[in-house]
Amino acid sequence: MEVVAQEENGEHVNNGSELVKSRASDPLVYQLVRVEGDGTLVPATEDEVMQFGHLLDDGKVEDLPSVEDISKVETFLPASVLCTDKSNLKGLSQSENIMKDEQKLHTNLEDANNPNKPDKNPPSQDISAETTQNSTVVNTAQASETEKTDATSTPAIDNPSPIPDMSTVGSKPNFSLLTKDEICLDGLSIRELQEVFLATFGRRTNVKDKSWLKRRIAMGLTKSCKVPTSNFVIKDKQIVPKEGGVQYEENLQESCETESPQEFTRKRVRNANWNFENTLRDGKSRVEFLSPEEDSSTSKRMRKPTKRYIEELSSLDNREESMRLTSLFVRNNHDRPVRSRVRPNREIGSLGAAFRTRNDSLGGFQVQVPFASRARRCRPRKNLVAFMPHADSLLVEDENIMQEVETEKLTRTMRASTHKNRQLKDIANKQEKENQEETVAESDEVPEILPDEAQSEGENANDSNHDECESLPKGSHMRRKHHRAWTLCEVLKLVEGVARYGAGRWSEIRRLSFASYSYRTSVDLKDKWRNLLKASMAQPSVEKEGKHTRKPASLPIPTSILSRVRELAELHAQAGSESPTNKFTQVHGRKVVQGKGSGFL
DNA sequence: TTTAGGG
DNA sequence: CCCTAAA
Repeated sequence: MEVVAQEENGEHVNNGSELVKSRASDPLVYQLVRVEGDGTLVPATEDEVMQFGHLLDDGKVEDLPSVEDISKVETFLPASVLCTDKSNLKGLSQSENIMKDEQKLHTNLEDANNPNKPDKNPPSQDISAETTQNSTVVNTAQASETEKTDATSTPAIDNPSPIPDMSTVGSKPNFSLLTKDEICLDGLSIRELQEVFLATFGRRTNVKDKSWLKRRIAMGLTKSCKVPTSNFVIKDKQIVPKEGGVQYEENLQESCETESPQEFTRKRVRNANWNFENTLRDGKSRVEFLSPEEDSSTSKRMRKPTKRYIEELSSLDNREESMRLTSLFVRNNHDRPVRSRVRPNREIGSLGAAFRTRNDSLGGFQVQVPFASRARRCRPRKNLVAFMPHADSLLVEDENIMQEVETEKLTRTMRASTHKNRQLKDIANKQEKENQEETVAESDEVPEILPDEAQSEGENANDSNHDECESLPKGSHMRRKHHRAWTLCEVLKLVEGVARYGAGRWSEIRRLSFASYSYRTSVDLKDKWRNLLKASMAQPSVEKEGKHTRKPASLPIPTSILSRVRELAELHAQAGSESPTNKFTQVHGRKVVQGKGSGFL
């Protein structure tokens, strides 16, 4: 199951000039449609809505380079349009968005069934009135275009087909219009321009905007994006300036991807409409009736964002978050916000509030958005949780893992000063312990004393899965390995391994004796052995005192094991001191150990 | 990569 | 457990 919008989204957010448009139209997609396995589309759940809404937000919010484009757009669109658009994304709750989108869906459905006024699209006006916040841009733009359209109505009005495809309506193309040597669009009326348009694209349009029509026609005829608005003739598929010289539209001068306001709004409308069509499971696109498909044929199709683009976005995102969150750390003020950048949820979560928000900037406004929504909600969980016995406890972190991976490069850069990083991590660990106390407790970890169960648990645990889970955060160096208390069984295995292969041959022990405990690394074994050693040496004194002021966190290791640890240690020390440099002796000593060990237990 | 050792 | 140096 995949939300259909994701890929489309990429196309929208990519170009700065599309920014506002995507804001207006994307919520429609993302909040409404999800592709099922069989290809059908179903309304997205709120979770998905939130998920993608914030993906969108990320793209938009952090899409700094597009600011100039936005401002460019603002020069064309009424300020109110942009304002409502901005408020759209930050102001509404998701459910509100859904509701209103559904409303629009319905109204558009009606509209689709009533193709008499395709461009008029009255529902959109209604909606733009009643949903002043959501997707107002689309509707407003649409409405403004409609006004022009209505001034001179088109034949399409009488088409009863539920698919208001203008191309099927009206007269046949008059190709003679295009056979002239020199085509001058300037003197033509709207209707004539529409005729030319029909001849050019084989499809009727009811757009009444002369300059738009001229430009589109010119673009179609010349196969070029660089088309002036007026004062030109088309000669031999070339733009030839008329006397006054060519006046290129500002937007077109820079890039073909930058569109005129008309086209801009038009595309937006098309996108919105496309969404509707898909939501309706209408295989046949009705896009055309609002959007000349030449948009895609003559002008560049919006690129999907490159992988790097996405990464940069997420990096930016994370960096911004870190900046905000750094203040939450007492000691971090002058440190680099390594930790907080990657694990915002955790940090905030440990502060104890139930529902958190973070400040976000949207179009220059500071807004508060639910914090959790920025984390991925579904995808990582799907893959990881199923295999993880401690999935619940790891959930929060797993959601961040992807982000961590994405920003691993950045992280490494920041790890330049490891000491500081260490400090940060210590802080983090302390905070994490708070959480882990709960999670470990409710995890299905068998504490200490049930070797059999622990054994089976360990063996059931699939190695690769554990590795997968544990290795991800490892890469980012941000997350501690999930703490797993050593079970008695593990300790026994370790002791036995040391007895068999010798202390220090941790990798071997791990490979041969801990095959079923994949989460124990050789370093873990070494550390545990060290701890066992310590315990075995310290135990006598503790027992002598017999005064246990505190209840031990874990069940005590049976003294028999400890004493054996001690013995093994002595043997190892002997073997080591006998000839530390002689490997053969070591091997020999190991064999001795083995013999002794086997007789012991 | 593995081991040893400090934190 | 983490991290690093050294091998």
